[in-house]
Amino acid sequence: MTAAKYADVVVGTRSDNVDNFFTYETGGLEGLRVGSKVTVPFAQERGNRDGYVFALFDDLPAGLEGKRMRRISAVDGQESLTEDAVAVCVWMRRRYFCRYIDAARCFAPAGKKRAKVGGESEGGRQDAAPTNPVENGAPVLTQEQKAAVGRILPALAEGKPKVFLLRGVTGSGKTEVYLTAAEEALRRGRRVVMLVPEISLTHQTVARFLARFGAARIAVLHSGLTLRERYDEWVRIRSGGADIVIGARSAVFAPAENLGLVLVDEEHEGTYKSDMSPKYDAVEVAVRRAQAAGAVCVLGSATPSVVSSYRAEQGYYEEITLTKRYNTTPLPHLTVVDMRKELMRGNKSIFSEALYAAMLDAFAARRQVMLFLNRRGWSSFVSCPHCGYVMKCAQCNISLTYHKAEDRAVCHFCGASAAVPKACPSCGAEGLRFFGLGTEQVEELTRQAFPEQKVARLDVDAAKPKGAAKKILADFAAGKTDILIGTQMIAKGLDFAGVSVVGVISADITLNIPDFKSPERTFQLVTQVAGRAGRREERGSVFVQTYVPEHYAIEAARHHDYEGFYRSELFFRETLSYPPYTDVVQVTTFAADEDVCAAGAGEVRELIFAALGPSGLAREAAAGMLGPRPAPVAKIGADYRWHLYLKVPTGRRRAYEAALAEVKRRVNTDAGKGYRIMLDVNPFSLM
DNA sequence: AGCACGCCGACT
DNA sequence: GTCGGCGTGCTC
Repeated sequence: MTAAKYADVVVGTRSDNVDNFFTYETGGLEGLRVGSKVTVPFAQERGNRDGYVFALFDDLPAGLEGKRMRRISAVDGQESLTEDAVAVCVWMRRRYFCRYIDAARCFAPAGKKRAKVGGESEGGRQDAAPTNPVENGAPVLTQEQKAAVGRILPALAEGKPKVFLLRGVTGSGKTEVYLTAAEEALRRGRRVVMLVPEISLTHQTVARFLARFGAARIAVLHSGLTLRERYDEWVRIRSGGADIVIGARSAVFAPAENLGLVLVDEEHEGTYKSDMSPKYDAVEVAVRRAQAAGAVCVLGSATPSVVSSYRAEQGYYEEITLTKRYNTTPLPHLTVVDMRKELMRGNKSIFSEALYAAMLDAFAARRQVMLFLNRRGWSSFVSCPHCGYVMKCAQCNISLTYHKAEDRAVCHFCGASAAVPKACPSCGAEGLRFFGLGTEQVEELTRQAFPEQKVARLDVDAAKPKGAAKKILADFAAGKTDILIGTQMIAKGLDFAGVSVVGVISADITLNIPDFKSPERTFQLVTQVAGRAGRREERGSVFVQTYVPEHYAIEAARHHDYEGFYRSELFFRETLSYPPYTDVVQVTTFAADEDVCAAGAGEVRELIFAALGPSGLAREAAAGMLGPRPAPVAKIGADYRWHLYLKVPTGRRRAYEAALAEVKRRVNTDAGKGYRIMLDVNPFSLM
């Protein structure tokens, strides 16, 4: 019997207008709890609607006495949310400008309910990964690992929420710390959720969890699951059939009851940001969820995001650092090559003398080489040498990348492509030329420079055929290829024993993207790439080629100096009012009519000022506003889109949140306006 | 007075 | 989103 007489229910509707609690009588329904999925009568409708219980209570609050009170029809015990999820939903609604029900649906099972198929979880792929030596069945921890564990375990014992930022250089043994913490959480009867950037690139980590805890109690949520399997796994986790859940960002919503530990591996990764509405950041959600569940959260990375480090510095997170590589292999020797000097010396190839020589040495010693370039395709732009015309995407106004394999110029933003014309559309001169490097071209030039070596390339294009990526990686791991060329796809988490030389063909590509996160991404990428070299007994060497060797992101990466990078970057973020000092809110206005869209974006700007009130906030908002301007992909489907960016100082978050939520509600529920808006807090990119 | 139409606002 | 209520204004 449910003791409480009334329940606040979030009812599943589609309208932005319906986003509040509706109070129902419980009627003493069996098994009703906060989080319960229920069906309720609603408005004048015949059928029932689904909803979730967000609160239970006995005393009717003021304002509801006279109202007609209806009764919950039924409870669905199987699909109820955990109680901590409900608290997170309330927070998500405010943070991401979504409705209660949208947040609740993040936690709800995906896929369809059907008879159980008895699907077993994927078995352990036993890739060799660096592990601690085992003595008497227990792994031997290093001093640093012991110290880290020594701070995390007491927090688990305390049972109060706490966030750790675990900064550990590549190979310092973060995974062993995760494993030990997970063991302790399980020992205390609590469950574990571990987030990884991409399950397909994390086999080694997953394998170690499977090896340590056995497959039976682990749920690995990967993209290969069918909707039905997904549903079955959800139910299994919900009913306590799994103690450990491992998955990509959406696993943060896993229905693990009695959650005691949330691990976020490679917390700096951009993949934690959702690209679908609600556009949540799984790292933020993980922290909130841990807080709601009284759990410990560990954010791990070799190069934590500037935002997370700042939180640690402010005392919100406790920072733990692992500075020593596990097997005492020194960090690779990192050489920054000034490509301006190479050019002056008459070297026009993509290989600096130093990198070329190191590659020859590596092959002589029967070692392998990895080459990075963060741009796929053949060339970065197609241009007319006579008049300077550059082929651009008609929609996005971005220069097109030439892909030799398809012989087309492709927009990497929207995917549209065009044939390269014989004559320049601007001046009519024949012979458009290809400028800038892409991985396709690096591949060809590498084959020419090293005709004796076997060369493979792995990027989104090469990975397209089913199973191709796996084969390319397997061949490289088996030593069937000598040189692996790729985009950042091959920078993450992959560990090849035979690699002694890593070359970054041009670090400038990421650096030159006009986004405030470019230096951070460059530092992370170079550091990560460096970690690919010499992870075993020998010291590897890394060559970073650039035209701006003096840039602080490159300088810091060269010295493996996270602190130095963080300090410099923080200074710029503060000067320019970017995160962590602000949240950047992207406001997208969209409408079927181009003029309505443009006018709407302007109106939204004014509505925001009005909603912020007559205080100084509106003035401050005006100073921190970029746009409105047409979005890079100005039209998606039938809708035109305009962007507007607002920098929200962290201290004024609440006031802005209220104002923006009000503007969103007003605009999106007024059909007469002819346009709608969408809000994205700290979007992945400002494009 | 009777009725069609469209907008407004509530939905517990 | 969806439906009923109700105000407006036209017609008999």
